[in-house]
Amino acid sequence: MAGRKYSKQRAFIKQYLASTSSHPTADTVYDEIRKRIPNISLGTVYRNLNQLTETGEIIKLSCGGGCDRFDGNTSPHYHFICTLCGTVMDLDMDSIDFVNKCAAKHFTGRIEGSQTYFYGTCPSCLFQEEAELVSKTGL
Amino acid sequence: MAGRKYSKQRAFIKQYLASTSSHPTADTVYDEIRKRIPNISLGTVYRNLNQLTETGEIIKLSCGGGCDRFDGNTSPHYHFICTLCGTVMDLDMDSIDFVNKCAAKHFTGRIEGSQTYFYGTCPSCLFQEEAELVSKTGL
DNA sequence: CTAATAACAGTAATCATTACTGATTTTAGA
DNA sequence: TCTAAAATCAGTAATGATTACTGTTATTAG
Repeated sequence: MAGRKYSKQRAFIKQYLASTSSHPTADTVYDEIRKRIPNISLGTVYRNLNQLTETGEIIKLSCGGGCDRFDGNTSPHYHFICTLCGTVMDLDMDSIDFVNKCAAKHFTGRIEGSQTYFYGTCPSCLFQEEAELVSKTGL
Repeated sequence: MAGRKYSKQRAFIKQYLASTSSHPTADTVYDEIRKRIPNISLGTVYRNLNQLTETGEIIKLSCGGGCDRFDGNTSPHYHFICTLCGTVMDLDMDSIDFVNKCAAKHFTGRIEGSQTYFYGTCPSCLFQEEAELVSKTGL
């Protein structure tokens, strides 16, 4: 009845997002899916990414920096964005849902949720930074 | 020496952002400034918004929804976005900076900051919602 | 099996933003 | 104050991400 046709294309996109933790952009998803479905269209990728987002099967990340990213991990978790290389990583941390209560305290509207992005230097860039420091100081 | 020339255009843009709490988009800033400087170019608005952001004189908000918004209030505060009408509002709430420590706990990179956006229904839309409910239930 | 319809590939259009150009302002220093 | 170097400008073209359109194909309820 609820006529939602599940195409091969949508299945592949969902499966790919479930298999990676790299938070790819629409363009990266496109490149990746083309390895399996060479003649898939970029429009199809966008349409399915948006539809999967609407149904809650995947998550869209609008963390600034030009284009959106997508995440197949729908369980509540937080994201870190490296300001040097742009990598998006999952963070292993406890829920900070209670910040919604802080926000609601003096607010006459209704707080339904929040999105927090953390910024800084990722482990890999941090390592590189330290290596360069060592080579400069000569130690 | 530090040759940063402060043009009339930049001054007006900064002043306008300081005078409003409406978190306008680049396009809205453009429309507003044109009332004072009719032949200003949209490119000039973007260039100055970006430069003012770089120097920390204003803040750029990337809260999803297509285009960025700008805020002349540089003191630390939080933002709420109404999922119905899209309005962006300032929230009167205490700092939740300590969430950065939560994030850093099991992370081997360096957390330098975070950005939190709150979502829900704004006071105005909430009021409208309630009014409609009343007219439907007949009370 | 088959008709209704959701989804498709391909392409054109849109929207926000950035880059380029030659002309104009601003400002540091004579 | 005058001047020249450099930042900025207006106007316009280009870019990049995303969405909309079109005629065709694939999926699924009955």
